[in-house]
Amino acid sequence: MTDMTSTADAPRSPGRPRSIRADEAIIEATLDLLAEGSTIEALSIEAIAARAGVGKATIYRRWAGKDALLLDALRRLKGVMAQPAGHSVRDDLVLLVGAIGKNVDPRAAKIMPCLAPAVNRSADQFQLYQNIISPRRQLMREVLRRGIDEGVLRADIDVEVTMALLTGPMLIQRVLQWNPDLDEQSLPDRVVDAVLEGIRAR
Amino acid sequence: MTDMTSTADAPRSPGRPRSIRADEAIIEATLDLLAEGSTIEALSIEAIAARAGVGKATIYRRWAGKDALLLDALRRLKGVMAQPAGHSVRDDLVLLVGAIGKNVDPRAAKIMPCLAPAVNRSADQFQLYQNIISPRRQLMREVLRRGIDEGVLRADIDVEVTMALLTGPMLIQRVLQWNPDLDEQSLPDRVVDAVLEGIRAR
DNA sequence: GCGTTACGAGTCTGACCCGTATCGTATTGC
DNA sequence: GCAATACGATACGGGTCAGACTCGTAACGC
Repeated sequence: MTDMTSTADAPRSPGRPRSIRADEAIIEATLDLLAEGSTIEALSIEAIAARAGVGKATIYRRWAGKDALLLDALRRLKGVMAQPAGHSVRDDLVLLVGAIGKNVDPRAAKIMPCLAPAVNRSADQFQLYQNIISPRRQLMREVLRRGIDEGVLRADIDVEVTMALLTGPMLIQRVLQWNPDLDEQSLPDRVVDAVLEGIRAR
Repeated sequence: MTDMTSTADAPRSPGRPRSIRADEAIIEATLDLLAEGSTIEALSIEAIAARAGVGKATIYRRWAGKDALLLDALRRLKGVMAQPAGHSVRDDLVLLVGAIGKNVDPRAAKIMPCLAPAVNRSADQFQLYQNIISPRRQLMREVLRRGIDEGVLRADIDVEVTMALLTGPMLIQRVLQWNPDLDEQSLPDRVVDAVLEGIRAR
């Protein structure tokens, strides 16, 4: 990956140290512009510099280019994962499903759709994407395993497919607005219950 | 919407008629470039013209701009819908789920992720997107209703959520490669069966 | 104070692109 | 043959941007 802002790993500095405020302002400006509707490639270093109140050189001094900057900015965005309480398997699943595409940072929801093209075109960005979501998948996997151990879920279920079943509907709704008539707020509950019960007559 | 190629609706032509081959070449070049990895906004009229072996004026004579051209090109892409056989509800669902994101045109799979950002930023493109997928949703809805009528599916299921349950996993896998370890080929069967059975112990 | 490095702001070159216009040529109806 | 419209190619002015560079200034260790 690219080097982070060298502010951190500087052992000693002969001259003026780099401004932490500039680092922050650049990252924030990047995320703001993305959240306001700019697409990734419409985003220009010049616009970021102007928004951050920073010279272009200050950006190039820290990052090799737009891609490296974006990588760091998106890393900042991912926020913390939801933590299941561990009481009820159903409630934990509802919590995890509800957290999909809903980061601590409200800008995340606006930015996520922009990443879809990038994920399929750059191996780096695909890796970044997987690094973000794979721990979340793991979290859901553990809840499902717990459910099996506790006997709440059947032992013969396909755990990996079940995770896709829980995640997919929420993701396509939040990212793609797949079905405009589907109420997003109640969706986690409804998805979890539907997956739990199945639809076959019995 | 924008006017289609005026080749069709010309009642009589005083001069030389427009070349149908040029129409075709322009559309094909557009889809090719998108499928090769160009994002929507990185796509330039100049590149399309060069690829199509056509002058820029020939494009501007037909479309007002990139957006209008894209609208027509994507309309061409959507292809025909899968047609369920009507024998077994399960098999019909597997067919419909397997058809998600898998158009007749092999370029479709590459192009689809590019549309995610556009869908959320332009009302026009959102409408185009909905125009393409809503008849497919309707098709799935009818299969589910048929299953209820036939008594294969329970009468109290949430049809809209069930559609999201069937579509979501396939879509995030095909468009986002959500879980690299998930086998895409067997996914339709596994998703449909998981949705049919549910996961709760009983 | 001095060397060093960072700062914001700005300049400059070279791409690339848009959308229009203008070439000479080709294809139609009359 | 002739007007009309199309064609591919190319040139144009206007615009944005990347990156490297230059200012005068500011913040650090020594």
